[in-house]
Amino acid sequence: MTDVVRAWVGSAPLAWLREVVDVVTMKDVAERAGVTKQTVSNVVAGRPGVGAATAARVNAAITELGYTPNLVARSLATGRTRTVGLFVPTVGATFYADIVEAVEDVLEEHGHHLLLCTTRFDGERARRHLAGLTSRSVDGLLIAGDRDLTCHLPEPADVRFPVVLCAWETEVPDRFPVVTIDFEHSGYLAGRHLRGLGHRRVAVLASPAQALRVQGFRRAFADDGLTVPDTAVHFTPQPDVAGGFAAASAALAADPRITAVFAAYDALVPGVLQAAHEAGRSVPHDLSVVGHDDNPESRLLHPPLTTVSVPRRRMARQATEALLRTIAQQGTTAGPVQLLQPELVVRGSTGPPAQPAR
Amino acid sequence: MTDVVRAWVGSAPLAWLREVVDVVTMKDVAERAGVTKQTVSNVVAGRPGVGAATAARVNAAITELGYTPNLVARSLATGRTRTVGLFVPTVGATFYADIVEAVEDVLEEHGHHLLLCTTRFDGERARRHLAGLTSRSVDGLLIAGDRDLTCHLPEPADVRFPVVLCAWETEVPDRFPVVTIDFEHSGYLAGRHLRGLGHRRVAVLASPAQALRVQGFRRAFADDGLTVPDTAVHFTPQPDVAGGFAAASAALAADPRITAVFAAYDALVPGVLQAAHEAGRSVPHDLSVVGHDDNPESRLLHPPLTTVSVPRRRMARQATEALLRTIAQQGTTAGPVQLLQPELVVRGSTGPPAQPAR
DNA sequence: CTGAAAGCGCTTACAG
DNA sequence: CTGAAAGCGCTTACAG
Repeated sequence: MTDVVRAWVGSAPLAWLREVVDVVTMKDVAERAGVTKQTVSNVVAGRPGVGAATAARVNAAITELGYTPNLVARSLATGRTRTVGLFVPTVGATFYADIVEAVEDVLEEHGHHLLLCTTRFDGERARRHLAGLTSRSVDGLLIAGDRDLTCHLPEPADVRFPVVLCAWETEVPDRFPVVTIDFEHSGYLAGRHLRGLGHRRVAVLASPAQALRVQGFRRAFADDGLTVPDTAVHFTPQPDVAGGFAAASAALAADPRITAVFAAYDALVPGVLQAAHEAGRSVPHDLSVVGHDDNPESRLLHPPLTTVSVPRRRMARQATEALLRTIAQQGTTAGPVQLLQPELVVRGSTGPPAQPAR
Repeated sequence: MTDVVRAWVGSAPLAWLREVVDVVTMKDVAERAGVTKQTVSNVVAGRPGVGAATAARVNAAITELGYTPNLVARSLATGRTRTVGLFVPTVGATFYADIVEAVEDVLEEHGHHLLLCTTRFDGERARRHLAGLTSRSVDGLLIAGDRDLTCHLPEPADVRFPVVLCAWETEVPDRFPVVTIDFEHSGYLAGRHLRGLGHRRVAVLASPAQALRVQGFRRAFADDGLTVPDTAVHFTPQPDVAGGFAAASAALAADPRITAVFAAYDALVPGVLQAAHEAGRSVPHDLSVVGHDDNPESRLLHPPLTTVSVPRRRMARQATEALLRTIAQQGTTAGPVQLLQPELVVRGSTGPPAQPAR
C-alpha cells in the first residue's frame, strides 16, 4: 500500500508521507488566506503590525485547516526549545516528587516543557544522561540533589546551556547558581531541640551526602560542650525504610544507652520506629526520634514525628525561576547562592530522656 | 558589548551569536576534515560506505572541535524527535513514580528522552498539556492512569502521533492500544480471600475511577450468594492517607458490624489502620484489612498488609515497548488490549472474623 | 566510496 | 502594513 500511495502522490521526496499524515504547514495556511508565510507567522506569534481584516482571514484559515505550528522547526529557527531538563535522583521519594511537581508548575506558567531524567543515585547514569542532553535539546538544566552528580558535574564550558543547582548539600560549587536549604542550620535545629530536652547521648542516622546537617546537629551539642562521636553516626545502606531499620538497629546495638536518634531524613523513620519497637523501646518515652524533611506522612506516624521542615517546593520554584531568568538573558551562568531557611516542627516523637544519662 | 561583537563579526544575521556561544556545526567539521557535510553525517550516523581513512579524519575533526550534533536540526530533517511524552496523574504516589521510572528505563534503552506531564487529577490541565504537545514535539504519548483523562481523551484524528494507554481501569476505549491490569480479577482475588476466611459483612474504600476492582470484589461475594451493598462502598475524598482515614472512619461509623475492609489502593492503608485504632479495633483480630497495589511500604506496616500485587513496572515496560513499536512502524494506532495478571499476597493484616456474623 | 542539491517548517532582518 | 530572501543545521535521495 505504501507503494501505491507513493505512486499516486508523485515522486517528490517524502510527499507521500506528508499526504498520509496530512500535515498542515504554514505555507498551506498562507495560500488559503492569500498572504505570505511571514504574515501567518506574525499572526501566530501575536506580533503587532497586521491588519485586523488580514489577521481574521489568517485565523479563519488556521482553524479551517487545523493548523498547528511545528515546534521543532520553530526551535531550529529561534535556537530555543522551550524545554528544560530536570535531574533528580529518583521520583520514588516524596521529597523529589514534590520538587518535580513544583518545577513543572513553574515551567507550565512560562510555557515550557519538562524533560525528566532520574539518576537513581548512579553517577555514571547521570553522566550518560547529561551527554544525551547536550546539543540544544534543552534550553537549560536544573539539577536537584547532589547525591550522585557531585563528582560528575560538568564544567560550564562543556555545557551549551545554563545550569542551576538545587537541594545541594555537599560542597556548593561556585561555577553554577544554586538554590538550596541551609542544611547546616536544619541539623542545628534538630540538635538544639534534643539538647533542650536534656538529651546527652544520641545517635545520627544519615547518608554520606548529608554531611552538612550532621555537622549542624553536632554543633548544637558542641555549644554545650558535648561531643557526638563518629561512632554515633550510622550511615544508611539505602535511602528508605529498610535503610532506616538497618541503621537504627545498628545504632541501638552499638550503644544501648542512647536516649535519642536524629534520622537525617523522614523516609527512614518508619524503619527507625520498627527497630525501636523490636529493641523494646517505646517512643518517645525510651527513645526520642527527630526527623528531617517533614514529609506529609510523618505527621501520621505513631507517634507523630518531630522533624525539621524544609520549604522544598518553594526552593524548587525559586530555582526554576532563576533558571528561566538565566535562559532569558542568554547565559549569565554565574550567580549567588540562595539559602532557604528550615523550621523545627515539634510533634509527639520527642520528649525528655527517661533516665537522664550523666 | 553585544554591539561591539556584532560589529566585529560582521553583519551576517545571528553570526555574532554563533560566535559568542561558539557552536560547532557539521559544516565546520567537514571543512576541517576536508570532506562534505554529507560524509560527516554518514560518519556520525554510523552509516556504512565511508572509507576507514576518511572516517578517522572526520572523527579526529569531531573531537578536536568538540562537535556535537544539533538534535533539533536532525529532528526537523527526519521528522522524529526521539522524545516520548508521558502523562501520569502525579509522581507523588509510588504507584505512578514506579511507572515513570520503568518507562524511563525502556526509553533510555532505546535512546529516547522523556517529556513528563503530571495531570494532578485535573482533566482541564491534562487537556492543556495535550494541546501543548501537539505539533511534533514528541514522537508518541503514553497515558498512564485514567483518573482524569477519561473524558478528555483525544480522537486519534486530532493527535499527530501514536498514543498508548496504560493502567487503565474505567471503560477501555478501542481507539488506542492499552496495556493494563486485569483489575476485575484483582478485586476478585481480594474478595475471594476475605470470603475464604469467613467474612460476610465488609466495606470497600475506593475512588470512583476504581469501578472494576470493586466490581470484581463484589463478584467474589456474589459467588457465595452474598451481596456487598452500595452503602458499604465508601469513596475516598483524596487518594492518600488522609482519604483512607476519612473513608475508613465513615465505613466503621456506617456499619460497626463489618469485620473486614477492602482498601482499593495501598496508599490509603495507614489511614485505615489509624481509623481502626481510633475505633478501638485491632487488626486483624477485630478487623481484617486487604489492600491493592503491594506498595513497598505495605510490608512494613503493623501488621504487614495483605494486598493484591500488580506488576506495574512490567506493565509500564510493555506499554512503552508497544508505543515504541508503533512509532517505528509509522503510526498503526489501533491495537489489542494487553491484560496483566495480579497476584494475592497474604500477610498479617487479614484473618478469620472474631465473631462470625451470621 | 564521495559530493552537490534540495528540503524539513519555521523566523529574522530588510525592502517596499 | 505586507512580501521575497536567506538562514537555522541537519538528512535524504541521487549522480558521479
